[in-house]
Amino acid sequence: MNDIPQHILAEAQRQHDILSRGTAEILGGEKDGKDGLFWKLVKSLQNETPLKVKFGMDPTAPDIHLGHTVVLTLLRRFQDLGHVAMPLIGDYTCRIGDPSGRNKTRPPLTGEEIDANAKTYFEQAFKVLSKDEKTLDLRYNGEWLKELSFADTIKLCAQVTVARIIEREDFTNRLQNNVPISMHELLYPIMQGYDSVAMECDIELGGTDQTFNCLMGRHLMQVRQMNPQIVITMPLLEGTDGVEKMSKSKNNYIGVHDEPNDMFGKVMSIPDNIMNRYFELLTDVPLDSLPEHPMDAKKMLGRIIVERFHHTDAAQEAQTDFETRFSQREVPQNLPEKTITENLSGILEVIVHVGFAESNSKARQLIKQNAVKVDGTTINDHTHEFQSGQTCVLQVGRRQMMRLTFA
RNA sequence: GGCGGGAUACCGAAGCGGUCAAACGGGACUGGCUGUAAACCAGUUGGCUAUGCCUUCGUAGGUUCGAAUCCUACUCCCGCCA
Repeated sequence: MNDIPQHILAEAQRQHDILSRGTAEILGGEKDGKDGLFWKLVKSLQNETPLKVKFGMDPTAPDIHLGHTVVLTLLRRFQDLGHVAMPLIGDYTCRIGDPSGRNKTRPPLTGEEIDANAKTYFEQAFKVLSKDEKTLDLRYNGEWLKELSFADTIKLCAQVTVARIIEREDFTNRLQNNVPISMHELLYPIMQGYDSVAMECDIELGGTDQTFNCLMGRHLMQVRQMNPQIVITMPLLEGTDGVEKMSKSKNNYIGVHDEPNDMFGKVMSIPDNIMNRYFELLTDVPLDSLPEHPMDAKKMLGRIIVERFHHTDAAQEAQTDFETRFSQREVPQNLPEKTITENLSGILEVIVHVGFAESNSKARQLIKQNAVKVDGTTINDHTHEFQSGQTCVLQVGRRQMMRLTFA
């Protein structure tokens, strides 16, 4: 450590501070009381060569949510410091079906599905990542995996022991619970590890659920006497319920596709106690500079997130909409408008027609529950009729509002 | 290949001949309260031209005055043994 110039150590430490924000674990390469990331940065500065940072993405589910963007956010931080982001599309691996579904074997996807998924995935991922060519090197693992012969594959397998593979928590559980594991699933971590060999990357990023797979890459690099990658894992983000991990099936997610108002509202609905985590993992705002009042902080968080996935104006509009709608309980500007040309006048049919309820029965229930208002007046009568030529604001609950004109 | 267990509404799970549109929990929705689409409290949660009527308990038949509940066949899941 003594023969390294002071300014390099200082710069490495500065970058390290930025990059280690919110990380779960930094694995491998620890030395002299400093972690592997620090030493990778020192090496990079000494050689004046940017670090190559791998992040594997599976185009199995095309729609990504904020949970997925946690790692992307870290990757972006690397880009902002001049390092090279190497997003890797597992086009080859997901043709095979991977085991990360915890207990179920995933069905393999067709070529077209993968291409379509990858495309939408990119559109969404690049709302976080920079497209600057100097800091981006996008790869597909079919590039090298399809070149492997069966003999190559066998040799590769010889470099990993069975004990090592099945120590992975997921496999252990499945063995214990008599859930079937197919041979090909055992190869999955090896393939993913081989990606790191082929890409010669310095660092691999992943969620904590990917720790095992990422470390396999490090192992295979070590076997080949390569300079092995270090692994940085990010925690899995809690969903809007504040308890479970964010996931589509739990319906506690904020999708990067969500409309501005929706996105802002969902952010406002997260419990206060996980707000700091959102700031830490999704933004670069220093945690000691947050507004004191939790509501102000949450609004700030909402703006930052809406801004990232939409634009600045949308963020402000979403906030204003939220404030009129929920804080002041008033009807906001910019309501969606609709003209009813069909021959409808009964309130039940109209509510169903505009999509505020699934059936007349549901609409009837909503009226009974005082959820329906016309021009701010609660409607208690389910036989209420609209007049033709009438224009009015129809509210169902606090979220669904529309300006209607009857032809 | 042999032997057992199971399939119930959005999900999990009771029910095992009538009082079942189907307990209970979760979720979702609505209302109250609130800085909040948080928490908490209360209500709703198959459909309809609605104090009644129609459809639903894996699929198709059958027994019965009457079936989610009994019988038969089929489909699919799961466990144990080989």
